[in-house]
Amino acid sequence: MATIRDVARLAEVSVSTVSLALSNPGRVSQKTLERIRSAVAAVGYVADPLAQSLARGRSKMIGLVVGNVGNPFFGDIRRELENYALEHEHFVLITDSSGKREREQALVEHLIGLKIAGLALAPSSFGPDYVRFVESIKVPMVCFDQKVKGIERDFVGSDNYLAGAMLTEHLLQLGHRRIAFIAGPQHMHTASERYRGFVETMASAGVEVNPNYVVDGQFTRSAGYEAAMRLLIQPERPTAILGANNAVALAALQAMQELGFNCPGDISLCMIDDVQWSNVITPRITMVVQDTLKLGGIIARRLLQRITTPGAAAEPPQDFVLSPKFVPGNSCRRV
Amino acid sequence: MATIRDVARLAEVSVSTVSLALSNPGRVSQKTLERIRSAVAAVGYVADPLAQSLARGRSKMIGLVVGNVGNPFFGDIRRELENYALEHEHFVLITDSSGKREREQALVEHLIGLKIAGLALAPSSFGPDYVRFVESIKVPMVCFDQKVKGIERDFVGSDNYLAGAMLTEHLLQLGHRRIAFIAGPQHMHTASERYRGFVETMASAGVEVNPNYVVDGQFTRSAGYEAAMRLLIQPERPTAILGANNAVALAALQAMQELGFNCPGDISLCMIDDVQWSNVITPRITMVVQDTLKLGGIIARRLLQRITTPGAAAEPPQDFVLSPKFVPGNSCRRV
DNA sequence: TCCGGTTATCGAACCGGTTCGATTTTTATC
DNA sequence: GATAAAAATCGAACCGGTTCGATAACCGGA
Repeated sequence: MATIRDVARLAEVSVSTVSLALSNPGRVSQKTLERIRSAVAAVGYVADPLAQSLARGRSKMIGLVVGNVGNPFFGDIRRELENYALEHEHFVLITDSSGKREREQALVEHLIGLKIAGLALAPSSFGPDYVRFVESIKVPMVCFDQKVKGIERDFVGSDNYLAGAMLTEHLLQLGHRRIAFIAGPQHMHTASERYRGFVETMASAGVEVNPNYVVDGQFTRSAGYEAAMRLLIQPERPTAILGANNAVALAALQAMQELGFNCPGDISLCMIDDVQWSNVITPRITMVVQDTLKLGGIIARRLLQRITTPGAAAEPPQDFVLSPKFVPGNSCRRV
Repeated sequence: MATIRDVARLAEVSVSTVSLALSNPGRVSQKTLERIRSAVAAVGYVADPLAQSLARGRSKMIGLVVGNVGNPFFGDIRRELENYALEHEHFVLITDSSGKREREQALVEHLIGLKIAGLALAPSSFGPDYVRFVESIKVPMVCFDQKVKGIERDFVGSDNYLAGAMLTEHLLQLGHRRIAFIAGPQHMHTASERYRGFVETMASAGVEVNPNYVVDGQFTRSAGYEAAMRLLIQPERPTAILGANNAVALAALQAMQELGFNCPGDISLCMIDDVQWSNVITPRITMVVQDTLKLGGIIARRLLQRITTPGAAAEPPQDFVLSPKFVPGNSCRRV
């Protein structure tokens, strides 16, 4: 592999001139620039990114830390970020924390050791320790999905209150009163906001929430399954179930199928967030989805702005909150 | 951030001794080792991975290049590789080529520039140029999923012939004769092997394959949808459809639903490879699945072996082929 | 006590770039 | 043609480690 010294030797200039010419042509005379350029071509020189990062103290890489790369929600965001970064000569390193705080922190520290230019983080935890950790990150960064109280950073996400409220309103409009809610972990902002959307919409419609109809599904498939079962074995069953995310809602569908309930005949179901292949799932689930492409675009643009625009790094953090979209299915019937 | 010189100063030894002590304790006397260790702790020294990689000419990172990180098939492999790598103090960088050859090559070259210790690659292409490219990679590597003719590297994958044959045999046993096959791109080894499994099993059962029943679904959802439609509008419809992968099969299910066909009442359906949430899809699709966890484990072990065991890098390439597993559903009926 | 052979430590060169102050060359002005 | 200012180029130090040949300290045996 050719080094910058090979280029310098061939072009008969000093190493520093080559470096200057490559990073800042225009500060070099026309003819030396040409000599250097042809020398670069002749030896097939490509700068070593490692050496560059070491010397500059920062690389051209962007870290993306998510809880589950398999989640299509993150997939769209990844794609947008990658494409946008590539246009700006940056390279995205994807890492997966599996939703574990320890792993996440290790990954972030590793990425910082790699002197990444920026970080897109989907927070996986909360609390003072966690906030302290995130606040200690000095690299340009954008948080997304999960808004964490106390973290003063750019945030990009959806209006989760609205998401919960929209589906609740939809069910109320269809005449449902016995509406159950499979909640997520309440310490998570997305979960508590969705729940708040449910509760407040019920309240303003003057419908009481039966405490037995609110169960904790932890946003996971297994907990959601158990929670759904608890709902389905009650003597006075709900007429509709609102899943706070895709995993708990589909787990509820599974539970319903296994117990022989018909959806929407016996029980209506709706959920927040899409899944792949939702259009071949019977019934088509009524849902509220996030505009992941747009979210990804905002994350990408904001992060690159902080990285590349001088002075932008000092700008105060900003929240970008998008409205989710209602996608009707045929899993909710009028009662 | 503390550097190795800070440690050396505090421990009153030379920089080289510190480096030696850290990478090879045992070659350093007990008392200096202790002095160095406490100095490390005192200043909170952590070696800069970038500088280390530059000096050593190789890093502790492993590159994983796949066509679609959202595919659960890759998800399991990623997880296994990550866990295993972590145990061996390596760090996995995930990248997504979106199945594009150009992108894949750029990613690989970038990773090599980062001086990765090893590479796990799911090839996205084929042909002489591509083989030349892959063969030019000098980093320890393991290919998986797609076996490419001409590439002399370790390969880990499933017996795709068997996968196709198993499902074909299943349909034959149920009495089907008019069996349709939605194929993948025939230049891909997985696709052609699955097809071969279908054709040869049909032949040895003495059942003729109707050419109109073999359509090209490109392994994609959109092409699979079109292909399925072509099957469904024929006057003499097949009684069963075998999808060469999950995308084309589910696209076929969608097409059937949209045209009002009942599965398995009107047409039976089965597929190769699972998807997330397949258990809430009605009907439960009969399928043959790969043991992704095991595949991931083999990939991880083999790659780490080549990386860490001296001499292992020179071992001749080896193929690891696992048998897929039959998972019965209720999407195939007896005729 | 002297010698040969280990074992421990050190210094210097190196990995491949960047950066900045100093020096040289060019250009403009008088 | 001399001179100041501007532009181009260079040299050396640096980023933070590793590596290897050389030197120094230590050991047991003659």
